[in-house]
Amino acid sequence: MSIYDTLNEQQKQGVFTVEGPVLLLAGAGSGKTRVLTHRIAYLIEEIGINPWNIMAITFTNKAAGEMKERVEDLVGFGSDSIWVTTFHSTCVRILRRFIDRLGYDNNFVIYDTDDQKSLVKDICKRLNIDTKMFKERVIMSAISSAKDELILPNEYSMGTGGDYRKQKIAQVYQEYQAALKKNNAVDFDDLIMLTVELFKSCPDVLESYQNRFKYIMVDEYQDTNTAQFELIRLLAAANRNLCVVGDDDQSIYKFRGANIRNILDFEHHYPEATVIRLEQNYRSTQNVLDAANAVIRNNSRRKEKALWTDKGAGNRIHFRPFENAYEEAEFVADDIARKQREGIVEYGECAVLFRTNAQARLLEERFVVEGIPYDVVGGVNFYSRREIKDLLAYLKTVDNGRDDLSVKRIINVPKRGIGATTIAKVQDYADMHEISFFDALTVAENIPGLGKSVSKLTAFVSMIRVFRGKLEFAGLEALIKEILETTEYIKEMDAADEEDALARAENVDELISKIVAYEETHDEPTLSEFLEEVALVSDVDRLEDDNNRVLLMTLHSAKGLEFAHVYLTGMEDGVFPSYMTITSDDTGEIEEERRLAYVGITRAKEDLTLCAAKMRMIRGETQYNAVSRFVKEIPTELLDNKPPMSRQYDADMDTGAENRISKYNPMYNTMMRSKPVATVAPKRTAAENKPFIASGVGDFGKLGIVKGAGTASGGKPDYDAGDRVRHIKYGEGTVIDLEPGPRDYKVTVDFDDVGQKIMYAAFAKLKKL
DNA sequence: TAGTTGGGTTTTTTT
DNA sequence: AACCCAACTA
Repeated sequence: MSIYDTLNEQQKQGVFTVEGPVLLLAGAGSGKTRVLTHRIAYLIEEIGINPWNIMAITFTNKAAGEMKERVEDLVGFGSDSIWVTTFHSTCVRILRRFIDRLGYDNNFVIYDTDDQKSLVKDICKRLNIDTKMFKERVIMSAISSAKDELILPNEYSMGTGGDYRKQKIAQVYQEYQAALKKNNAVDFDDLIMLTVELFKSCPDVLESYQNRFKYIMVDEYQDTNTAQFELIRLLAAANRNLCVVGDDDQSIYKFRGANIRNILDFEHHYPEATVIRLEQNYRSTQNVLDAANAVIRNNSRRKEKALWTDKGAGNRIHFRPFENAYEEAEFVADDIARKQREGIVEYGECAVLFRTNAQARLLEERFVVEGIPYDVVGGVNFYSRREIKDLLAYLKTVDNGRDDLSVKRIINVPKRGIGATTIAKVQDYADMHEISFFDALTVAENIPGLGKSVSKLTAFVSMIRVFRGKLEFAGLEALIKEILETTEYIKEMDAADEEDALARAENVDELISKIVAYEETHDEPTLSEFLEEVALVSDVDRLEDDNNRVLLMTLHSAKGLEFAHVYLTGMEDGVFPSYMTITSDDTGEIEEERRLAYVGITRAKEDLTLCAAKMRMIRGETQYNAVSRFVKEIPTELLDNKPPMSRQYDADMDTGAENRISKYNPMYNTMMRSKPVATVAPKRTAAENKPFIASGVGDFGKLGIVKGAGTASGGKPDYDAGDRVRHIKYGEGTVIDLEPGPRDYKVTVDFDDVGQKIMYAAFAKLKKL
């Protein structure tokens, strides 16, 4: 009995074919991670390859972490020295050693999207480019695409032809790249592009990595862009032991440069490649698979696959249309609560998916009201929050004064009376003398026209110097605490008040915990390394699956995950597929959306529910949308409820786009001004909503346990009517009513800020004041 | 210089 | 609806 016995024939072939290029076409849920991990084990234990010679590349830290863990379980020791990382961290590691060959300092900083934007903005100002006509967004994405395609500024300039806009973008690109270098900074795209550049200009470096990485595996290959393709091609060129795993049907990242041709043309690039198809699905029921297959079949450019399962048909797909998005949210929350109550499924096995992050809000509100534990994945990245970015800017300034952007971000945060004019004068001086902004600050007394501001600037510089000393002699944790104390950052935050000051303070605490955790887990912790780790994490990375909460996330975030019960919400033309893709002339865009639908459907193991709302508020506009074409692509016999075909539901919006109600639509006047009763869904307060108990579910029965809340239910809370309490989200309020329910105490609270809410005591986690 | 207000603007997705 | 930015006021 060996670890390979449990694999099916195709999986075995994938594991045992270790020489030469291999294309593993792995359908959703076909066990590709199992193949990869077993393959690594096989290489080490059966072929005797040194773990040091193996590299496995993924896209997310989470995927890398999981793979590392699973490899560790399979091979006894030696797994530490396998490179299992993401593209971006691989490149950072390489560049940290060799980027000086390209004229950067090895302690470069990594710019995120915000940083890029302010840089582009600066440059536009300098070049007299009107950002009303040339939006930063557009310029940034043009630059990003160029980098994904390995087009350097010079080449870009040459390719502009007579196109005025392109010429302008080329100018900005040129300046932008120069500014990055001057700030000793790189952006996300640079990480890949510069590594390729390094390999091409320094054959000795490339060779050393080729000698090291004799066996290379790439996960989610359908998501690679041209630069990543080239990187892998170079690394694998010497040994050609390259195994790529992917599913062209799950390619959903075209917007960030993913080139689906990379996987479609693999056999063209590597004619000797072995192609293996993993078609047995171990995840979903036949009905779920049939639905997924029925949808994806409508795409033209794809490799035919026939996913099958030996699981039974399972439940039919539920389709639930609603009048508006409120009802949709209510249904999803009620349905999950019901299933949990009846012991059908636990919260942690449910996921609610949607196209855009904005859709989370309504669902979230409803989950709070009903006291269902949930987590929203994604949205604003932890490290993109203002307070975190501020503190990171302090850390970056302490670490590397060459990063002008960070210095400028914090020089007047909290307020020190250093204004725009002063900053401009310092910048002029820095430009003139070709020194960094921070270095200019250190000689502020030489800068003409600053007047009284000089003392403020020198005070700032000495503060940073004190911080540097602190770091050197007392470490990271001491540094961040010193920064917080000296700047009185928290106090300034409170002074600026807002109800989210508390949440921000919590974020700051979380950052401190991360710093402490980092220091504890590393033998030689450095500030630079910490900043680097922090720059490359996403929200999905920190997903923990042991806390039994319903997960709310976008379809993109859900890729690679699976859940027993899945709800796809907002299944409407104009929402999903999105309005942009419907109106685009590029038919490839709708195919990408369809792949996204395929990804969503195939997340479900047992049960899938599709929801649609006839009416929904988007960006402050009420829209009427037809049921998503993707729902209609599913054969009705797989559904328990037909998509409505009646004129009433479909007539005024069958094709969606031209019938949406908007200010730009000729229908706007008649439809909006006359305000048909149903058009404006009033924002309902919790108190107006039916209490959860009355939603027609009947007896809550005997299940006395509130799963996953972590709090025992049934006990009487320590507060009573009339008491003042605090809720983590709603703040302070007065308890109006506390009544025992069949399962748990139901508490009504009148919050000072948000009004009355009814919730279950076990979930509300109210603190008596 | 700092704080406020009003206007204009929102590809959806993220390493 | 929400956010960002520029212009304005104190």
